[in-house]
Amino acid sequence: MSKFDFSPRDFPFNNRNALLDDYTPDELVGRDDELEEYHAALQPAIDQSKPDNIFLYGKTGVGKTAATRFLLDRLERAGDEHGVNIHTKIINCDGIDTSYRVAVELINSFRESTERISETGHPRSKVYDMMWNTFDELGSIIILVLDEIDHLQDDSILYQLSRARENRQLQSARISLVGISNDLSYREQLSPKVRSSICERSINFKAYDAIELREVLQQRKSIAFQDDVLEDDVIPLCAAFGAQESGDARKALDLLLKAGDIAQEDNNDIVTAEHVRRGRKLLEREEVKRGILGLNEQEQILLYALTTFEATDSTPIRSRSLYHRYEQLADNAGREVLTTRWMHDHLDELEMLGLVTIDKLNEGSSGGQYKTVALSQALESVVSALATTIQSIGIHPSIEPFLPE
DNA sequence: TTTCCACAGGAATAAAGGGCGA
DNA sequence: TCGCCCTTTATTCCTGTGGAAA
Repeated sequence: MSKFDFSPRDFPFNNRNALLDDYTPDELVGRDDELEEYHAALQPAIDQSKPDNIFLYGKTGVGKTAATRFLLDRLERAGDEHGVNIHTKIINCDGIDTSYRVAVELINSFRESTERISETGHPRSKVYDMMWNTFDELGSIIILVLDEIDHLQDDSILYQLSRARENRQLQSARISLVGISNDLSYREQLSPKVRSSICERSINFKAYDAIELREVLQQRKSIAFQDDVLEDDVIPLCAAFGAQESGDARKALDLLLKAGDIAQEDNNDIVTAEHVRRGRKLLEREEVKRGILGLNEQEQILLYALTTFEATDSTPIRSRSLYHRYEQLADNAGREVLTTRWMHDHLDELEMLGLVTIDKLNEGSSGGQYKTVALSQALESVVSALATTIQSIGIHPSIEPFLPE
């Protein structure tokens, strides 16, 4: 048998899927208060009445989406049992971030594949009309969940959906909106008319503490792993790392999964704390790499310009100097040189991805206000992830010692 | 207290690309 | 085919910012 043939591996997992993002367990651990409040808010649906619009908020990985999937699944099943027609739809606004796109996505998600419409080309008013018709054809209680609602660039769709009955757009369907956000200040950014509609009920999901994270991990461990394959300190260690990441259960579960994967690749009988530590480093590196590979070429050149300063210990560097280096690199590579305005916007994006740190300084009348930028990830990791870009635009002398062998 | 500096960043606009329907 | 209506991305213009210096 060749080493490249595939055969099922029976260690250490029982059901690896139980640690993946889209898995919904039979019980949600450590979220009793939130579930109780959320359940009460959705209850009117089963009584054939429209639930209030709900706004869920809390940090990443605290169970907002999991709780939503968990309760909507039960609500739909209860609807089937009691003969109540309830439709639900979850849309992630990361990627579907305009009112227009959300409307198109809603239309297409409730239509047969042959009746779907294209993503561009229609007047907005026509898209809304199609959406109301689609909802009225369903003629029931429709619960629409907009996950990562803070990614929406405009709130037109929120206003339209929350006021659809009042504005006589809908005859038979009744819509409840559930907005989910990690951004605690998002509500304040909404226009007052939208805020009052969409935040009829707000539910705060608090961060998991280390004890709650242990319970979550224990529950998934019993499904995902075979008996007695985890060393005693694996779960506490994953929970401690998850608690450090502001109580993020997703991170803790990813770490447990990674530790299991490493043990499997190493053909070890037991998953150990060492596997967890190695997994953590790998996950961090993968996250940096994913972030960088998701950038376009211009952003990668900008980031590369910053690494050339980092390589000579010249950071934090003023944005003006960074722009000059970017200009030089892009020009040498025969690429279009974009403006400083573009750079400012995209530096913010790099900061959001955790790749750079930006500080604002002010030297008053002798120097004015300006930004300084520094790399916030290990230089070698960033250079390694930028390898293709570096190859295509040429190596700057300052980073040569940091190129991977 | 006022002025000054050097951007930072919001708003409006342009350009390019793509689908629809007459 | 062409005009319309969207999208995304970048540019231009211009006001705002806030600490140091006068």
